[in-house]
Amino acid sequence: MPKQKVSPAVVRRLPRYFRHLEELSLSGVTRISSRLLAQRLGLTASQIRQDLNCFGGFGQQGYGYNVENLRAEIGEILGVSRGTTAVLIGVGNIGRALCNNFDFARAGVGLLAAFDVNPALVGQSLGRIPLLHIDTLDAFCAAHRPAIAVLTLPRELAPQMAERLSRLGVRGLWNFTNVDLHLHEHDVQVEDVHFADSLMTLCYRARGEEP
Amino acid sequence: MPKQKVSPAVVRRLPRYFRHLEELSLSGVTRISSRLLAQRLGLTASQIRQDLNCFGGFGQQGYGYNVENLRAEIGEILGVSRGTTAVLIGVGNIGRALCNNFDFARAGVGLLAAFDVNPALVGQSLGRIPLLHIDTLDAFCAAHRPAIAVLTLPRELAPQMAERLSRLGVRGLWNFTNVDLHLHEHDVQVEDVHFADSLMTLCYRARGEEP
DNA sequence: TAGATTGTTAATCGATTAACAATC
DNA sequence: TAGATTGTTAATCGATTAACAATC
Repeated sequence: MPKQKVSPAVVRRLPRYFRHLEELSLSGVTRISSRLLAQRLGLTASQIRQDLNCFGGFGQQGYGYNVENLRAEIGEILGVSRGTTAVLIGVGNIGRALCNNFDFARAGVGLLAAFDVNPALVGQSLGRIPLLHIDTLDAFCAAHRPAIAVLTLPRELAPQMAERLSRLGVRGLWNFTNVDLHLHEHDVQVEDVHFADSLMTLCYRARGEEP
Repeated sequence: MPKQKVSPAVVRRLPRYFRHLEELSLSGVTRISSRLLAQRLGLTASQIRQDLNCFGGFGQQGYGYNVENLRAEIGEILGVSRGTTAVLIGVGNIGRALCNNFDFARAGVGLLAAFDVNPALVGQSLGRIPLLHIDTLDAFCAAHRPAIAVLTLPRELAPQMAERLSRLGVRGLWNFTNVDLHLHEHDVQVEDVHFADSLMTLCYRARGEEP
């Protein structure tokens, strides 16, 4: 669908566009200009027009953009209604918290199952998500072909698990372990959620110029 | 301490440098060249030298960098041993999960207390972290002057709470609510952890060029 | 038509990479 | 000394901003 190569910087802004357009749509706004949208997001109007034109001319001169239409277009681009499937590996604290509390569906993702090594956990309830033993992962992936794997297992197990998942056909890894994964050989995308890194970055910036 | 203005891109890489140098140091490596470190992090040697020289010449020609020394320097820059203080606002699922499971100390942050509106929660145990009523927030901040606030409250309450915390002297907001905070007037840094945005970004990238 | 606002090209800015003299 | 590797300057690349003709 993209007219041209879409830069990483643009991709990272797409969910924010989507979110704000959802809000606008819900509050009954039917039309918006790049100038007003920019104001809302803290960007420039120029940048927004530039970004959107990676995918096509969604606006109309003299009018602006139709909010609901633009929301739907960006939703399409992000694939939120495409039903991307996922599995979760490692039902420790963070894994359990995600299963129970994070609304995967809102991001357009269906979490099919969670896996763990601990047989004691298996069968336990995690909201509506079945909890399976890790030994059944290969068969499960062969049958259901999940696109995404959520990595919430202990960090020392992450690299080999990433390898394994990649061989099982997973296309993206949502990485909550505090390691940098390098899947050079494989065509797998990695998205890191590094809490500690994020917090350290904030501390540095918040400290500012003071002694 | 920085010789020059440090770009956001560099700041974002600092925790990764720190983490890898910790690992190297633990595995007994005493010395490393920019070339080898680059290989490890998936960066270029040039970039690493460029980054480090924002802060000073930590290396030595013909030798490279002393791992333990460099680790300590970057730790100093990030302020990990500085004892940054924090409060957490909103003890829902994610707030509780952070209190119980996230190791703030590893990022050099001391979590002083958690706050909630629900009086039923107050007094409940959250690991070692006291759980206080939100009405006591102003007095607490006046007394302890936390540098950072962790925002894990419902999204609709986030903007006004951000304002309030800013007036109470907080310098950084670690924002887990799915709203974009704009504190234009205030000199407050915001670091967003937007799970849904992160996952959508991954889905887009993982989909690649396929239909 | 006149006013508004896009789509798009050109200019600027910032970040990364390459090159190399300095030096351990 | 010879080899290695930094610190730093210059060149390249990418992303943002500005400008404006096209057009609704």
